[in-house]
Amino acid sequence: MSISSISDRQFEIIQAAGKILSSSGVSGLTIKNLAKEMGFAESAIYRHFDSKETIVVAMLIYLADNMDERLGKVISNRNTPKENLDAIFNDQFVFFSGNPHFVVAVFSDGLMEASPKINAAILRIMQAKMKHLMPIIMEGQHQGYFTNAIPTEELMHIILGAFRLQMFKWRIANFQFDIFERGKYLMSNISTIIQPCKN
Amino acid sequence: MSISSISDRQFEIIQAAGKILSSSGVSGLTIKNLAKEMGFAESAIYRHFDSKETIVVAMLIYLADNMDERLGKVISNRNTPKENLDAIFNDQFVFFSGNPHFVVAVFSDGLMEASPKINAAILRIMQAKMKHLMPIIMEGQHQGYFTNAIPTEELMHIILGAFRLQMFKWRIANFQFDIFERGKYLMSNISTIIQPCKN
DNA sequence: AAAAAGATTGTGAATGTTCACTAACTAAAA
DNA sequence: TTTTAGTTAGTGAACATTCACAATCTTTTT
Repeated sequence: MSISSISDRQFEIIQAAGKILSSSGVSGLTIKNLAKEMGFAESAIYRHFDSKETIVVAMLIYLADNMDERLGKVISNRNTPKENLDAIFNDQFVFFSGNPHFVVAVFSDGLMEASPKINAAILRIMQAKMKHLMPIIMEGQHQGYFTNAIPTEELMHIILGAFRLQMFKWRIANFQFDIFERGKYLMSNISTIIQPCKN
Repeated sequence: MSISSISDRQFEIIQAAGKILSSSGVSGLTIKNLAKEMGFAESAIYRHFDSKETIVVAMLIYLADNMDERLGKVISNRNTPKENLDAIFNDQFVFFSGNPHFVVAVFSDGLMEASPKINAAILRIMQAKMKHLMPIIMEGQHQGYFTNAIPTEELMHIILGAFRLQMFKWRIANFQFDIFERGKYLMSNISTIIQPCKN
């Protein structure tokens, strides 16, 4: 379930898999390419993983654990909900900025189709993010920082949708623009729009 | 470029391709499955299309033309921007409700990886939609129906992001809920949130 | 109107390529 | 000496695509 049980070589392999994902997409992620990237013969990969599926799942579990941990650290109840929301997305943009391959992994349905286990792993990542996001938005609504005009889930849907679309645009632009700067700008606009009206 | 040059059989084939896409995803769309769906031998497919790629491209061009036409009809300058925005999304939800396979085609990066031509075709669909959306949002901002607190592009980004995420959720739920009802609800919440504050 | 010629649209078998994965072997480390 | 981590050389299955051929429909010629 967690990362603890992963060897150094296994970690190298899932990183190589990530590198391939970001450069060649899901269809480029083959055992052959993975072995080439590692400087191995293909069969050597199977010394470390039972199947291609377990490689992808290991990668996604690593991401989920990592994200969960980072988001937990970044949120503080000394901050206002607004600051926490900013912190979450700042963290996300910094992370994906340094690990663009995970964008392909998470926001790719090519992977999701591959197997039910992979599907489940991707959904868990989404849920991990929502787990952290939800209470902050709710708190922000209660304290009057965010609008109460629509339900919490809907506010989250709109925020997440804007985030995902931004990631999509970054990906089809081949990661060519600065997602961190663009992300800051997006967040400022989202902040503006979810502000309650002062009547 | 346009649909005019498509034969009846070609139309049947792209419809069969769509059916397969919605039931089995991008990875299920093989010539073998396509031939089975048509009641053909595999080779017969090649009487009507040069390659698998041209089938997908034909399908996307059909969708782009169709969407462009429908959106053009649905928008009227007798309506308020709010009504037009509603009309656009109403139309989209009705259409995708009756043609769920196009959701897979358009919102799938599995397809986008396949070839530059397919990639370009999908981007054209997105641009067609934005072409209709942009002036309405802009008009709404000028007339004070939508908030001026953030730029038009950003408002569009947020609206499109929410729409796309809704489609994604519908797809991973295997089209099991009523996207039309859910879409109406989403639109009412978006309307609420893009309203300008009355100070 | 009948026959010949040609085009259209299908079939079945086969092509070469790529894929994930496996078996048997080998060298070095523990 | 046994375990570990790599190699070479395969496997069968799936894939898009092609080819020689046949039946049917359409057009042209007689």
